[in-house]
Amino acid sequence: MPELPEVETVRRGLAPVMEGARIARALINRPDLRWPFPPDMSARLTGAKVERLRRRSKYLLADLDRGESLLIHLGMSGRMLVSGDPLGRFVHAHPAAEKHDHVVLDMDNGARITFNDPRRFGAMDLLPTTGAEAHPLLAKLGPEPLGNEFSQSHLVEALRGRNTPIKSALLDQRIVAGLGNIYVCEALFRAGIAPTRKAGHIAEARVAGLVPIIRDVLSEAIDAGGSSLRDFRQADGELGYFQHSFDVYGREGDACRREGCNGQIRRIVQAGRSSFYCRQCQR
DNA sequence: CTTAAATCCTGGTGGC
DNA sequence: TGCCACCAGGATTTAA
Repeated sequence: MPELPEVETVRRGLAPVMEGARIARALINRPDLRWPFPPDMSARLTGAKVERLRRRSKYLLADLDRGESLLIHLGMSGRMLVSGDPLGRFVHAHPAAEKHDHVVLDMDNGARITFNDPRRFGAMDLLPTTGAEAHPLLAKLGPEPLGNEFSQSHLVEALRGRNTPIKSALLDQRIVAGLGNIYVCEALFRAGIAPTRKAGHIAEARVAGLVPIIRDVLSEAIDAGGSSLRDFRQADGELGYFQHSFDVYGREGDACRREGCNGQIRRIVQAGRSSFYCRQCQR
């Protein structure tokens, strides 16, 4: 499921074919995803030039030359497929339309971008480019984990006094934006912190240590091209491979990978989500 | 205020 | 072979 690294991978795949190109045709196949599309979305997109494709947390923002930006969220099963790209890097001819192809953007450079999302937890909206950060979906987001605002002091202060498990706190997008279930599990493993530990009861030095670990986990995943668990695919339609290097996620019952540890990975459920961890290594 | 639980959705899986 | 229960989970909404 697309977390920050996967969304960044999609952005990097889409940017070369979208930036500087105009949307020649916008096909909207249904009235909504998770929420209704904005009024006249097709008309507001048609003819617009994409100046820049940005990312904020797990959201993509395509800045148009009309003062509006297209916000895109992949939800948990959303995919962006590119075909017919004039740069010749992606898949060649346009494939036949598939079930759950909800939005199709034909660019004036010949590229076609298809948004496919079986579970429809994704979203699209149009918002003013100026002040985009005030959009309801963006306004309460915490700092970017790979940016300077995500500091050790920020995390320590954000978790102080919190009675919720550290696992849930790191999934809270107001504390840090972009982490999902996979990378929270992986970061806690590397930090040696049990997911059940109350966020406000962890020694400050250990909390501070989470900051560079979170950065490393996300950076490595981006470098690996994002993961491709289940139905997620990279923007170019190829499956990724980062899932092979998870230490704990999805490894219930398997041996802990830490050298010298003979523990096995456990799965517990917190707030309705699976947490994977090693009881020997994480306290 | 904080925290927990319910909600949305479809495809895949396992049990019988 | 089919039917059904269950699970995956990001972000919001509702409840406590």
